[in-house]
Amino acid sequence: MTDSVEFLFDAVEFAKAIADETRQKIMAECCCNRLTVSDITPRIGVSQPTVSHHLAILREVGLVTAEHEGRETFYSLNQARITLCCGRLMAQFAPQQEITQTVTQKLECY
Amino acid sequence: MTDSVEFLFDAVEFAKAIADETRQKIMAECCCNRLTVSDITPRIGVSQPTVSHHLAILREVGLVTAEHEGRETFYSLNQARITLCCGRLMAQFAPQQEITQTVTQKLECY
DNA sequence: TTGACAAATAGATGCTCGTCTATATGATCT
DNA sequence: AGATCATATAGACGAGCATCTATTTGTCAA
Repeated sequence: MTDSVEFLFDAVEFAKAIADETRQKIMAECCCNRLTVSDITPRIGVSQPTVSHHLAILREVGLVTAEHEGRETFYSLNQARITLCCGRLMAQFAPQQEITQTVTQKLECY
Repeated sequence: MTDSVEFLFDAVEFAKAIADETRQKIMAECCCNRLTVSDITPRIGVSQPTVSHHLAILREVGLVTAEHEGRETFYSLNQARITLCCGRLMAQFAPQQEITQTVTQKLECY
């Protein structure tokens, strides 16, 4: 039940989306968590509009999902999408690599 | 014989390095190829200094290797490094995903 | 319905970065 | 040594972007 089908994969688009420290902090917070903008803002150290702005960017490329509930919106990291993008990236730029040993572990959330 | 040990992994640094269309074009050209700046320049459609500039960025994060031979320098994509970075990225942001099915194939170079 | 809260949007600002031309550095050949 | 070729560096310029404050839109409670 991944919604990754809605999004085409573009390696440049994906890389740009994650190529920002603030966005990666937000991604880390939303990993295995379901958080509102108000939850995220104090943890990141930027203003509320800035958090909204970054969440919009992440949402546009499918890296986070948004669920509206009343006046709150819960954001979560789309791990399936990340796995897919990283897999494509490897297939594109590391076609001769044996990668099984690198990524076989299934880690638990910290 | 990967030189990935020389480089620490920083997810933001890695993402920024590949977050540019020109750099990804260069990476694609250097994938399974050993090319000079002069080889790459006409294929990419930017000036020679621009190619040198982007190769320097890719070299700094270990994504390409440079081998000097006389007055030429041959660049190659470091596939092992890419595999490692993508694996770390997944471990960091997709810890709950089973990823074996996504990346088990070993593709041949096109 | 009014007030309070949550999130998004608008607009401005400053910095980063990709690109170029011009030049420097380094190597090979005659 | 001088000429030529390959690459790197310097400096300038313009576009994109991350951030902020101010405001708007939308939702709930009293």
